[in-house]
Amino acid sequence: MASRRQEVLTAALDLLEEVGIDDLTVRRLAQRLGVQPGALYRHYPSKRALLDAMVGHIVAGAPAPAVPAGDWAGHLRAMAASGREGMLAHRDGARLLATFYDPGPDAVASFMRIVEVLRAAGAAERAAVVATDTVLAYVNGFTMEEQARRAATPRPERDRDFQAGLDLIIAGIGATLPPAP
Amino acid sequence: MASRRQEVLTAALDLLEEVGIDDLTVRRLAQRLGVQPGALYRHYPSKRALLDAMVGHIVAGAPAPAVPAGDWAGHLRAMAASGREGMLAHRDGARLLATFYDPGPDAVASFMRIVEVLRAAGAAERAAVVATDTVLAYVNGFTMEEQARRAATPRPERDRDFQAGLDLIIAGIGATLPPAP
DNA sequence: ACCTGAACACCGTTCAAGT
DNA sequence: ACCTGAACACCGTTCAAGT
Repeated sequence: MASRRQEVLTAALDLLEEVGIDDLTVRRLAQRLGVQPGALYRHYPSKRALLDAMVGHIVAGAPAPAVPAGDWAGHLRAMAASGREGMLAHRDGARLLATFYDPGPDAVASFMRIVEVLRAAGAAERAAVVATDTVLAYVNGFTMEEQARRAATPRPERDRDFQAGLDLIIAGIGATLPPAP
Repeated sequence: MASRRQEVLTAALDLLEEVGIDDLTVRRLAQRLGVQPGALYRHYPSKRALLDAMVGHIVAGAPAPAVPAGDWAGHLRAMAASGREGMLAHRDGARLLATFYDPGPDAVASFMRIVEVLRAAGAAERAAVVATDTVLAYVNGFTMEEQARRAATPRPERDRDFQAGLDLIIAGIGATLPPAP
C-alpha cells in the first residue's frame, strides 16, 4: 500500500526524531533503509525536496479544530495553538519550518479564512491582514525560542506564557474592532 | 592594531554578505584569507565559535537609542526596531540569530531594563516579563519571515506593517496598565 | 521500478612540522 | 604567533550498470 516514496519520508521523520536536523543526513537515512545513498534520488530529487516533504507532512498533521463562526478570537487562538503544536510535535520542528517552509495553497487558504473571520467582525481588510500576520509572527517567534532552549521550563508554564502573550495581542486587536452587538 | 582574530571575524562577516550562511564555509573563508583551512583553528576553536562571534558582533552593533525615562511604549519600540535593524543589516541575519543566538549578560541586562520600565509604569512583574517576551517573539518571528521571503515587498511597506503589528501588541499591553497620571 | 558501485566535488577538524 | 601539508571521517549528488 505504502509507496516506497512514503516509506522514505516516514524513515526521514523517524530519523529526525532520533538525531535532530543537524545530523539528518542522506547517507544516514540510506543506511537506516538498508540502501546506498544514491538510491534515494529515485524518490526525491534532492535533500531539499525531502525536507520540503517533511515540512508538508508536519503542517498537514496539525489541522485547526472547529470554532464557532462568529468567534474571531477563538479562530486566532486555534490557529496559534495548532501552529505551535505542529512544531513542538517534532524535534527541531520550529527550525525546520522556519528554514524550509514555503506556504502552499492550503496555508494561504487558512490564512485567508482567518482574515475573513476578522473582516466579518468588522475589521478593515488591511487591519485584518496585519492582525493575522502579527499572530503568526508571534507564534513562530515564540515557538522558535521555546524549542531552541533546552526545555528549561516545564510545559505547563510555557503553555501559560504562550497564552498570556497571545491574549495581549488579541486584546490589542479587539481594541481596534467595533463592539460586538 | 587589529588582531588576527579580529581580521578573521571581519572576513567572515564580509563572506556572509557575499555568499550567505549556507555557503559560509571554513574552507572558503580560509581561501579568502589566503591561508590553509586548518590555520583558522588557531583563532577560533570551531566553526560554531566563529558563528557565535559573528552573532555577538551583530547584536552589539545595534544599540538601542536613548528614550525618555517614562515612555514605556517608546522603550518597547526602540528595542523592537534595533533588534529588527540588527538582523536586516546582514544577509541571513535573522536565521543566523535564530540558530546561534545564546543571550549573553548584555542581552539579559537590556531585557531587564525593559521589564523595569514596564514595572515603573505600573505593571506587575510577571505581566512585564510576558509583555517583553511577547514583543521579542514578534520581532524575531516577523523579521525571520521578512528576510526569508526574497524581499517581494518594498522596504517602506514592510516597515509600515512591522509598526502596525507592534502597535497592536503595545495597545494590548497598554490596556493592562493603570492610566498615566 | 528500484538498487548497486563507484566516483566527484566538497565539508569540518586534527596535528605534526615548519618559520 | 601563525601557518603548511597532509590526512581523517564525513557530506550531497550523479550515473552507468545491474535485477
